[in-house]
Amino acid sequence: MSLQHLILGLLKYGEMSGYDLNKAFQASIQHFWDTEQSLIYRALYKMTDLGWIEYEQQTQDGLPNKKLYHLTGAGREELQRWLRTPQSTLSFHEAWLGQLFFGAELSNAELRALLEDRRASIRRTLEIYETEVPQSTVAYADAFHAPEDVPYWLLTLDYGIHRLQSDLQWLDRTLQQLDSITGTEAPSTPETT
Amino acid sequence: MSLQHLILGLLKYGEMSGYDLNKAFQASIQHFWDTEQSLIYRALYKMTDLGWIEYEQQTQDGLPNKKLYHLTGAGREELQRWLRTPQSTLSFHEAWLGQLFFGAELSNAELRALLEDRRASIRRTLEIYETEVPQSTVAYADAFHAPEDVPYWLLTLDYGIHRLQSDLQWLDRTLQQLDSITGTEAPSTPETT
DNA sequence: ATCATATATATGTAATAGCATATAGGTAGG
DNA sequence: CCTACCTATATGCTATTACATATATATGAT
Repeated sequence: MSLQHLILGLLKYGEMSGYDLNKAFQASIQHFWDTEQSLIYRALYKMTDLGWIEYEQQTQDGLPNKKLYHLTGAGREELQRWLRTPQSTLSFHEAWLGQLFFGAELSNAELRALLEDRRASIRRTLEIYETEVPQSTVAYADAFHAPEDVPYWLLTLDYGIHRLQSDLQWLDRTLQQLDSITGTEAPSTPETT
Repeated sequence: MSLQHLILGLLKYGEMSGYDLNKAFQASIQHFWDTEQSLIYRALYKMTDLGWIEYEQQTQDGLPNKKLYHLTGAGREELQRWLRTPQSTLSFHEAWLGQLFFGAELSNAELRALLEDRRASIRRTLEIYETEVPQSTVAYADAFHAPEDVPYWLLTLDYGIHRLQSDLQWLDRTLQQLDSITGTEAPSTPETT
């Protein structure tokens, strides 16, 4: 549903090939919506079917030919419609929480490793969000001649960073409390907040 | 992938029907992994195929017959294996961030509405997480005779609450800064409704 | 009487996602 | 010369998710 709309949004900046779109996702969208090259191409076919986009074949010498996609009127309308449609999905599907849920099956050390691995992974991602992503985002805004959109692009990144920091905070706190949770000494104290 | 493993985890507490499992998801798992009744049944067929679970048909009078599923040795092993396997997916797919990303297309008021609706929605969810969910979680732990797992169940809930609070914080801050982001002086505003 | 809700399982269809792999010429570096 | 990577598109297959709907009996409420 939304991959198609993100593509509509990018095509607003001008005609692009599937290859270009994939690059754009990697540079400035991947931090909140990761996707695959193959999904982008299939989305493009679908969107062409729907009449949201059209393409012109461009022959190149020395390089493979490419299809340059651009928005149709219907595509522009669909983008505007979607931008004003409340999105649902507060749901998250995070498998590591499932592991935590059944944490009684794991030893204290295994649980600690689970949380510490996750913490390390988040720290690596945060490092990238704070250094590389802002750069590639701004570079892409330049390439698109869309300086007025930079604040919004950075805002989604700011959200991502805020969330990662919040996760780190929770992990730090939980790791500190872990021994009392796994009951290194005394169990059975159910709590209701 | 993980829905099946969450079912394995629940069956650890004893034999259950698809109907029971669905109830259990609603009571204590939905806050971090939402699913559908139809998905649970199809997962059960798949898991039976894989040899992770088996069932006994139980005839009831007055009520529909049911299949009581229980873990096999292979199922137990698979659960233990999965619990110790690092889970990837730091990715999130949140459509509202896509709307924010292309926020230059929206008016200040529309953007504000987008963020405020989301804030209201999160507040409602938080309210449920803080009142109903702990109760149904503890009630289910009782029904499963698994008091030692309660701390872990509440831990995943604590994570959910922490995340929602972090989101609220970010939304509050961003709503305050919104005017300076959208540039209230408004230079060129192309509009097509 | 009728209507909603609870118990219980099952299927149909479509959308979305994930992952691998095929093709094929061009360029840059060792 | 060989290897690796860049440009560029495409398909196969599977898994997962979503949403709707069908069936059948029992109980409690209006």
